[in-house]
Amino acid sequence: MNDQTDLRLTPQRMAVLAVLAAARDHPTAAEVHERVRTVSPGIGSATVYRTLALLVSAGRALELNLGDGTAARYDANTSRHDHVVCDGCRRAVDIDHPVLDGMMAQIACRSGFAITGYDLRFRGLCPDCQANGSGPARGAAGTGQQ
Amino acid sequence: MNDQTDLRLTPQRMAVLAVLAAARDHPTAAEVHERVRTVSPGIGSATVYRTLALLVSAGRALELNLGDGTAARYDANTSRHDHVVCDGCRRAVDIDHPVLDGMMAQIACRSGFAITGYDLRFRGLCPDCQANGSGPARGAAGTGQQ
DNA sequence: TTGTATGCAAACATTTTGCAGCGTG
DNA sequence: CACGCTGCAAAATGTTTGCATACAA
Repeated sequence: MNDQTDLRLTPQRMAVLAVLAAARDHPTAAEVHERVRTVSPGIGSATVYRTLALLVSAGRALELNLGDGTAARYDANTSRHDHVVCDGCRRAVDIDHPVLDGMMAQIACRSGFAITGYDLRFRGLCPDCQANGSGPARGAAGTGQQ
Repeated sequence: MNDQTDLRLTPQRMAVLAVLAAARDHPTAAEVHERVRTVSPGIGSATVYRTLALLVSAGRALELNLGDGTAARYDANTSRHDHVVCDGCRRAVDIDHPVLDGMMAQIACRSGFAITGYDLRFRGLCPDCQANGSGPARGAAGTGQQ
């Protein structure tokens, strides 16, 4: 719950942070674990989960759900941005943000909520999957609203 | 995978659909099960899950993830709309949609994706939680991006 | 030494699957 | 009779927790 607080950087935590910073995809906790293991072979999954939660609450990482009900993913890009998720290969690409701030005020006014932020995710087919003509993989149809 | 197809309406399925239609909140599968049980006492959770998946793929319900990594929620309002989620009580309120369609074209152009849709979720505090001064409950801080 | 971090394994929660039985066309 | 739907229980996932040990200040 501390924010931007300095946290103790143990070897394991540094390794997790490094993996996250080096990743240009959006790895799940299990993938982070797998990658960290190559550097810090003995690390346990609980440590990875604990560390990821720590990084998230320290504002050093973002946790994302890609819409399918599967594992949470992590993103070292902590600046405000949104994602496009491919229905074919489940790949997520960062997009630099469109301006919804005016809309936030509008929604706040109409709903009575004090709006603090929003999460926006686009769905579609990436260029590769368009080329391969691969339809949505797995039970992706109809699923995935928010 | 069938869309808008007529599906066989067994008593259990009707019960699930009725519960969903009557709910003005966004119940989890477990909550749906609980409510359906009052009408159809012997129903098993597997049937509820199977039925919900069926309704979703038939376009008669929407599956939503509220951003916390917890259970999926279901919404009988199948028209395009978005949500505001309260960081305090986790309640989700429907909002009739803002127009992002122009933005979809823009994103499609810049990303190369064939955009088919988007999910938008606002975060904030509902009027009740603002009044109660209740801060975000549970580990909601920092979590919840998409 | 005192507190925190780690690793392991077990616990948990949610969802899916296997399978036998039932009901209906 | 054939087939799909149901209920139960077990499996599969993804994540968290308890606890003893290992570190570090």
